[in-house]
Amino acid sequence: MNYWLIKSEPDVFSFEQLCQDGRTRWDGVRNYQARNNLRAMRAGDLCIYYHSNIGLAAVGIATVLQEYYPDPTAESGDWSCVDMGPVKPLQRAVTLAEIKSNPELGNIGLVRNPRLSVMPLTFDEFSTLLRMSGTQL
DNA sequence: GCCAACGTTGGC
DNA sequence: GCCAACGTTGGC
Repeated sequence: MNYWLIKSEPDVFSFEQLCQDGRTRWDGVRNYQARNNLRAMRAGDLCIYYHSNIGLAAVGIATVLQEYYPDPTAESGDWSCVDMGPVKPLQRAVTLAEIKSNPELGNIGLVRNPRLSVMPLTFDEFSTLLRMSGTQL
């Protein structure tokens, strides 16, 4: 089991939308590091869903339904996508400010490289985020 | 292979 | 809307 943090702008595709749809293709990633992270995802892996630009907070938990396959939205290049499904919303959103102020989360990509859209979390980091949100799986 | 220029992302 | 940080591109 691996843990991840995925980012989305909520006015493009929000966690609420994912809950409504039940499943979505996580496509459009055009960054090699993020792509490689997508390819390392395994079915059943858990993802913290973070809202960038608007909200600036972790809001939910998603899971990998389908491991990587070629991204049909890519007109050229070697890109991949996965299918995601909702698990549950966080009991309480964890803001970027809270994340940044927690030393246990000082090493996550969100803090170290704010522009990476798909990044791994350690189990400890994942657990810390769940605890801060008051959420149990 | 280096580096300047440019485009994109995302927080503020 | 601005700007800093990062990644990519392309000329040399």
